[in-house]
Amino acid sequence: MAFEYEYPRAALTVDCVVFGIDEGDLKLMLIQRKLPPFKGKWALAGGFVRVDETTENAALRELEEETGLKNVFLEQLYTFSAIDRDPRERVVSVAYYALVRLSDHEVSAASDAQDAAWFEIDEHPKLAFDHQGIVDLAHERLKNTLRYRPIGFELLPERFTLSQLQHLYEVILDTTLDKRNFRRRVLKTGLVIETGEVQKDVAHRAAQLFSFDKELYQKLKKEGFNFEV
Amino acid sequence: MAFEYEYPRAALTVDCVVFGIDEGDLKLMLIQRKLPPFKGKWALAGGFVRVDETTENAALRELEEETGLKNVFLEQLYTFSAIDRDPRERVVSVAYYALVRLSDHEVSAASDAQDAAWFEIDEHPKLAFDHQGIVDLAHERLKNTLRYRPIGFELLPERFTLSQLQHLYEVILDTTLDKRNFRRRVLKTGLVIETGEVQKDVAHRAAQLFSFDKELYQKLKKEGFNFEV
DNA sequence: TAAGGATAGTGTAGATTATACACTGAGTCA
DNA sequence: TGACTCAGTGTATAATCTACACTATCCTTA
Repeated sequence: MAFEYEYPRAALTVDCVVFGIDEGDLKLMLIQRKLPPFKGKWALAGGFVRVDETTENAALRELEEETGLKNVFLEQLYTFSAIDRDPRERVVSVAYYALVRLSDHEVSAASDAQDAAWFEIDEHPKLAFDHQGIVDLAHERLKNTLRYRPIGFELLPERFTLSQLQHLYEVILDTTLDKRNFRRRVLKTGLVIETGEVQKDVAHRAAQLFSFDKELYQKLKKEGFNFEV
Repeated sequence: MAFEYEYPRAALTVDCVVFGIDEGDLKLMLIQRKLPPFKGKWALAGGFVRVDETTENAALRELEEETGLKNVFLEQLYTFSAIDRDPRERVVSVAYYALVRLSDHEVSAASDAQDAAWFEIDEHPKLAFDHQGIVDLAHERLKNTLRYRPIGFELLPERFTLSQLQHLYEVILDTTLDKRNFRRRVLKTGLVIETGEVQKDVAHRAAQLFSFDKELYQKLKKEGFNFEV
């Protein structure tokens, strides 16, 4: 069944704000555009949505095509629809954001992108389109989400030290935290478990390695994370 | 400048979940569809986005056309893109939600809608398309937002009693609250101010009427509402 | 006009949680 | 072996949350 008359169609795209953590530093994945407009400029990974895929699938597909990133957990951020946000014609874009461990994700430019690379969150080239606004909103959302949910765990290596976790929080929230209070609160959630192992090859006292209780995480997720870290 | 080749175009719509408060009861605005598909069924107000308007403007326009509601504060909820969510063809929809005072908003069916009316939030007809899912998500979002921000004030008459405000919170959160603790917390925010007036024509002791400090609200809004009510 | 019904309005004690704060321990390296 | 680096730990105070029950005021109606 088709429409009785033709409605206007919008060009629909997706954009992906991918945050990465590298030893506790917050990075941002960008691609260099191979085609006009903004050819050669850095931008968010993304592209057009096909008629036989959801926006989320489009985001996953574009992310893999342009950066090589796979199996990324994407969360929908916002839909941008300013009339002149694309110089070519009217383009509406659904933005997603994601958090990945940098160590798990080597990146490789492909297809539509000349290059793909990680940048420091506060020190990256000027972005094409309205992408800076999208990044800012994603960063805000990330901060707010971190305050209410234990998302930090998804960003660290399988085994991590509590100092690494704290550093992660400090970087994302752009603040400093009290070490004792932080540890107390984190341990109280029960989401981190001692592995009995310690760091190796560090030039100081080796810290204990913890891992993340994924089962408990899933359980708490269902209940809506009614606590803070 | 046009695209070098034709990208697929998606039919893009908006849907509006409008919550209303009537003496502290939470209602939902629905329209009865005049056209197929789902002709005669109840659904969210909404419709197609034109190429010369943002999704937000489309939502405002459709809301006014279909229900007569004007000057509503809409907040973007989520973009739905399941492939078969519309039986006609691929339609992506950007959903918005809003909160209005029922007393301010008489509704009137118009144009695309046969009828428009308020329903109890937990007692409304089966909805067309995937609209029930949209309503559920909006209700969840509403609850979460209420926990972190003083949105309740926008929903009551200019002058309201603290019991009305509490009732509102209880209805939205679907819980009961302790009267003394609630009052203490609300007053501590400084967002409600005594008007010196009291209720009239009530069959019991008249309650004091409060109003809402809009200036302070704007100020706190800029700072990100780092408190709870 | 007195009694009853309805909602308004108020305080406190105890438990829990948040915050501020500084030193010792263990390992590496020169 | 001394210096450096980060790991790891406890407590006291303040702030906040929670649970809880009675009196006050106004209207209604018998």
